[in-house]
Amino acid sequence: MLQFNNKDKNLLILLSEIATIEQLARNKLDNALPKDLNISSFSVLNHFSGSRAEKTPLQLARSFHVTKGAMTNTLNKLEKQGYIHVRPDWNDARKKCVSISQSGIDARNNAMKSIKPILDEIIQKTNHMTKKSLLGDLRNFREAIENDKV
Amino acid sequence: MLQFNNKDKNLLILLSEIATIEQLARNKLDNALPKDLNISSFSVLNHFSGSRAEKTPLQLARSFHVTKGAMTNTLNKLEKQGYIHVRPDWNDARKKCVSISQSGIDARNNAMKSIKPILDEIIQKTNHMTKKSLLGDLRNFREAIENDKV
DNA sequence: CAAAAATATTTTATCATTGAAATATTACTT
DNA sequence: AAGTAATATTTCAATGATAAAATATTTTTG
Repeated sequence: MLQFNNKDKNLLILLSEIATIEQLARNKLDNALPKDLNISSFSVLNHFSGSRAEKTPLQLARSFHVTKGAMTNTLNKLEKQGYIHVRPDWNDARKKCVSISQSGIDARNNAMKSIKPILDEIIQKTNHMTKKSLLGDLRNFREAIENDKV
Repeated sequence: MLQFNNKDKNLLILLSEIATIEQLARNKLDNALPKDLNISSFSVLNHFSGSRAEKTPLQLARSFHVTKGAMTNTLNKLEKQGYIHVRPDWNDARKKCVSISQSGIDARNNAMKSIKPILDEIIQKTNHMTKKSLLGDLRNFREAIENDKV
């Protein structure tokens, strides 16, 4: 058992802490969201709330670090619900262009309203923490993981 | 759009950062682990590496914030593989007692060996970060989420 | 002490994800 | 220009998780 040092063990602990938080947060949000919108769908809609610029399915899959098949699935549902517009890319028939619709914006805002109590509760309970440095650290950490092609 | 403040938005960003890291780390580790051991199974084995004390399935489910059904599933696989011992609780026939076996310990150590390169690479790439404060912050954050019964 | 409530585990149906293969289109190479 | 490689999307089978119901046992209650 001496082939593993404390750094390895601590990193595993850190990763498991992250996994736990992810699971807790996912369950909380999933339960609070309107039932026609799961986290994946909501995340895509929310992604478009900053900039409504069109994105291809592949770009979206990469943004969310999800497989292309998973994104196809999510986008199909969102399109059936009328929450996004999907059109061919006239310059490249392999591609599609995805954008949010007005009812998608409404659905996103409505979803935000339904999860707001949860967000506010977390904010209140973590008031003493410097969430700004936490976010910065997590971003650095994520970049360290995602930039290597092992 | 004025019903949401910056704190809400920043919290969502933070949660999505956590979800991204979780997904990246899970995929990396899953691919590196021996193919008879997924992350869930490995986590359970690893859990017993600190203390070999017996735990009930429910205790394990709660530790990992996973449903009881999911834990039943994981434990069934581990038992078939011979990596854990499962016995009835003689004082309460509803319960079972789970512990790790010697071959479970071996499997865990072997798994650790196979993911060590990934762990070390992450450690090296995040050398500049104070992972100690990150872990502390994440623990606080997790406790804030898990202690409320919304 | 019997009935009801609580607890522990398993089972079942459903769902979202993955990896890999299939399909279609475009870019590169010679 | 033809053939090959690269790119974008979809499909498919397998997997692992969830919520809720089913089963069995123990504890509480009236």
